Amino acid sequence: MVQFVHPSREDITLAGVLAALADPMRLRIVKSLLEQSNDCMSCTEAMPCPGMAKSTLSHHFRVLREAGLIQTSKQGVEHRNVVRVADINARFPRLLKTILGYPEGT
Amino acid sequence: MVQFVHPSREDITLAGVLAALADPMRLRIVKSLLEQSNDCMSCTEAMPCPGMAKSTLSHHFRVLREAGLIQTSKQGVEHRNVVRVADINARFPRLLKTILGYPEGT
DNA sequence: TTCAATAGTTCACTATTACTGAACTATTGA
DNA sequence: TCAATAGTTCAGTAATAGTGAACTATTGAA
Repeated sequence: MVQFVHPSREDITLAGVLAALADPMRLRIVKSLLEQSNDCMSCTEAMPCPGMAKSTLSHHFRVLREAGLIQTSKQGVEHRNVVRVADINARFPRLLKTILGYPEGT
Repeated sequence: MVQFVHPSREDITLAGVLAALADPMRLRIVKSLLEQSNDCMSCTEAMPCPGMAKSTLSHHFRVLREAGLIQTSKQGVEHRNVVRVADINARFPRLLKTILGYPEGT
C-alpha cells in the first residue's frame, strides 16, 4: 500500500516552495493542473513533455507533493493531483499568482 | 584579475531566480542588501550567519550573481553588491516584493 | 479465478550540483 | 617590501537529480 507524504499547512516552507517551482518541468505541471476546470489531473495527463521517463515524472510529483504544492489521492488505478491553492495562498499570499502569471519559457 | 559574470536583463530566467532564492542563506543576503540605504554591501557585511566559511559565502554570492539578482563591482579591496531591482522588476513584476515580503524563517 | 494491461512507485546506479578547507590573487597601509 | 584584508578558485566529499528495471495495486476480460 502506497502512502503519500503531505506536509501540513504550517510545515510548508518558502524555500521548499521556491525550490519546487524552480524547475521548468514542475512549473508546467502546476500550470497544467491549475488550467483544469477541477484543477485535478492524473500524473500522465499532466506530463510536461512526451518522452519523459515515468520515474522522472513520479520524482517531480513527489517533489511538488513534499513541498506542499499538490495533494495526491488515489482513485482507482490512477493518482489524482490537486494544487493546494488555499494552503499556499494562506501561507504565502500572492506567491502562486505572481509566479504562475509569467509567460511560458521565461 | 577577477572578472564577474553578470547575465543581461533578457537572459535572467524565472527558474534561475527562484532557484537562487530557494535558499534561506541567499534569501537573507538579498534582504540584507535591500535593507541598506544604498542597497550596497560588501560580501562579509551581508554574511547571513557568523560561522560561515568564506568560500561558502563566495559561492552564494556567485549563485545570486549568475542568476542576475545582484551586481558585483570591485571597490578597493572589497566587492560591493547591489540588488538588480530594476532588472528583476522589469522581467518579473512584483516577484521580488512578494517573495521578500514574507517574515523571516518561513 | 487467473491473466494481461495500466498507473505509478521504489530501487539502484550514474551524473550533476552544493559545501568547505586550503591555496591563491588583488588591494591597501605600514 | 611585508603583513593584513577581502574575496576567489581549486579539489575533494556530500547531497541531490534523472532514468532504466523491477515492483505494487487496480481494473477489466477470458
